[in-house]
Amino acid sequence: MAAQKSAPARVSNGQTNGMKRKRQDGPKQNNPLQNKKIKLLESRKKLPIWSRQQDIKAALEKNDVLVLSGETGSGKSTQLPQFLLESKWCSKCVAVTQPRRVAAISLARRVAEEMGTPLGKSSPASKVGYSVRFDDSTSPSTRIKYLTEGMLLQEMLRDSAMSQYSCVVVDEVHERSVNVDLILGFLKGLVKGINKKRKTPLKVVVMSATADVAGIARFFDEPMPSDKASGTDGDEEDDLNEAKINGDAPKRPVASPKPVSTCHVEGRQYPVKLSYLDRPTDDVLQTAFERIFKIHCKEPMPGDILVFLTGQETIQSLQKLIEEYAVNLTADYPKLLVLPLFAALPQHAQQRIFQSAPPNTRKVILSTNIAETSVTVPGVRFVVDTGKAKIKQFRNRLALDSLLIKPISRSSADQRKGRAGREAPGQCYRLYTQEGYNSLEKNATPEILRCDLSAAVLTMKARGVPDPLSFPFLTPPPRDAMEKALLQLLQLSALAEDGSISVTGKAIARLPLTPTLGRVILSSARSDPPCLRETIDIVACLSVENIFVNVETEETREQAADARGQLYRRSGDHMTLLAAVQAYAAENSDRKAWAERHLISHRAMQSVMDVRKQLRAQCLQAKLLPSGSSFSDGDDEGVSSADEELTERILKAFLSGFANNIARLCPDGSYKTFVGNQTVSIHPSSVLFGRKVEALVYNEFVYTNKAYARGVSAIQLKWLEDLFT
DNA sequence: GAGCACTGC
Repeated sequence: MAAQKSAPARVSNGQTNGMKRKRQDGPKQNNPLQNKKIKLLESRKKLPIWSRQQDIKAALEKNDVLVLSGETGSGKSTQLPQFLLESKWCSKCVAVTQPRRVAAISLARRVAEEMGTPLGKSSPASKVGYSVRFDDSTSPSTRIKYLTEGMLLQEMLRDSAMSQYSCVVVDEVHERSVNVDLILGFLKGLVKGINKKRKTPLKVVVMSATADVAGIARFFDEPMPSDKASGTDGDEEDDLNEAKINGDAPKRPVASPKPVSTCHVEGRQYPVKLSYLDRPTDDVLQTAFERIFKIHCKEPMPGDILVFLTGQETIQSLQKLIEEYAVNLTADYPKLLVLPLFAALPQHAQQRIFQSAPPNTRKVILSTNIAETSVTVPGVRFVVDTGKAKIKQFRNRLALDSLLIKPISRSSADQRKGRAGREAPGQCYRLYTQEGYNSLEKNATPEILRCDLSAAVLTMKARGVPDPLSFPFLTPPPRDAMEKALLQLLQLSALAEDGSISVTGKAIARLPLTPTLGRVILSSARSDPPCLRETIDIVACLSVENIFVNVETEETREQAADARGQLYRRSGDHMTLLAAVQAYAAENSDRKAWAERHLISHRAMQSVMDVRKQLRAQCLQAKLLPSGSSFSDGDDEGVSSADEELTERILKAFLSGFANNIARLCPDGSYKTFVGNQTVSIHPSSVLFGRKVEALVYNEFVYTNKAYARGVSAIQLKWLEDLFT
């Protein structure tokens, strides 16, 4: 397995192995696409899912919904969509959703090869395409379309009946992203006939590695929450397993058809030996350190070690420990190469995990959760699992995100273990006890129970769900969290007093932003005079990863301060980001070199420019600019940095979305939030760090070691009077 | 004095 360099994002989780049958369409023996297809067919036939082809087709002939569980290596993501194309009911397109962009792109590439068709928009004859943000590669002849969950939700804004699809395949459901939960709820409504616009039934396949198949099947089987009150449908959960397709033909009463089939496909994994600690450790880093050297000194080469840790800080301190000790290893042992892996690491450093180590060297990859799902590290035969991860949890009473170290779930632990058996039999060392494992939660808390629901609720409203409180959730969020989100949308004027979506709300829902940032965009267009262009630049920065690269040493810190000094603005982070975007955009010769000189992430800046372009196009389309005006590429140097009036206009636009994110300076020198009167500190990454100003607006309120405001600017209290009158 | 992982016509 190798790195996919195609996508603008991180690394790949590409599926390999896979192939397909089928006659050749043409007699051309020298067609390279056809030759490749024939070659790939042999490996496809060896996939565990291959032999289940007829079962799967039969299940969907009979029922509208199939829930399929299949572990790593079963071939489900590549093969199942191809199986469906041959079914009579499948006259239109098959959509396959993925949580990540790289996965959508690499799966589409693979399946196009297997089918012997060109990829996406490269040819009008292409049968396989993909659609991810900033990159739509489909053609009118596309029959299988891999797309991110977010893209499918966006498509549903225009066409809630999903009339271009015969089937929607929802993959990786066990990851339980918010988007997947929303998609499942909408699909349930469609399957239950809520949307009458469809002429033919929509087929739905839900695929998952580990998730509770019976639970998801039951979800589709149960009546809609709104039907429950009226009792229009019976509840016959107990009969569910009758519809299993790997046994006898499903018996089902004619009067109340069971719409759900289930199916399990084995994975293809090498065995992984497990070991636990006898007693819990109180110093997990020390224990990991010892384990790594035991493996290294005892186990034969080859075989790299993958260690799961919680964050950048622990990764770097363990790296230091290992490197210091490894110097003393005698020449009898292979060398050790320590490679950190976390999302904030620059791309070139991440790519090092894909390069083979020098001769007689063992790689030790120290990774966050990124290696659990998003990145497949090749060559790993040993996994060391600390059993912990950092989890973000939204506390809606305080409107505060906490990022805390928590025990992982059993399914996460099993996923981590599986990383040792991708290429050969392996071994997994859990740095906790067997009892510890047994006491873990079975599954991780779904994101929908841990996040700010305002975006999800707005999405529902914009797609015609009148009452989000009765939306069919796989796991319904607490009522007070839903109500808080409704209130927040009301404050943003995204909802009218009666709870219906407003014109403003509809406009916000179309923007690829959180509702608060969307509201800011609209306000900036309406301010007098408008400051939309500048606000887009700032919002684009706030919606991507940090553009300023982290500096670790005293030296680089000073270097960073020097390099970035000319970009810093006294008013705070918002205007500083604007200065950075404008300076970057005005740089016409070598933007990459400019970014490096200023210790700014070029990758992040490229995303900013993509988002900016997208937002500009959408604002033009939504006619947010006065008629006759437009954006042009040459207008980036326009803003004078000392323009206090402009600063005020921009920050007031931000206050319209962030009225709850204000803190004021107290006599004791601390900042307290307006809402909730919580003590909050300016995050050390802010240009306002260490400064005292009368009041602040902040982009994010995050609890890590203490409560921090991130993305901070100084405001005047008197601005608030204008704002709320 | 500090940054789990993703995503958006």
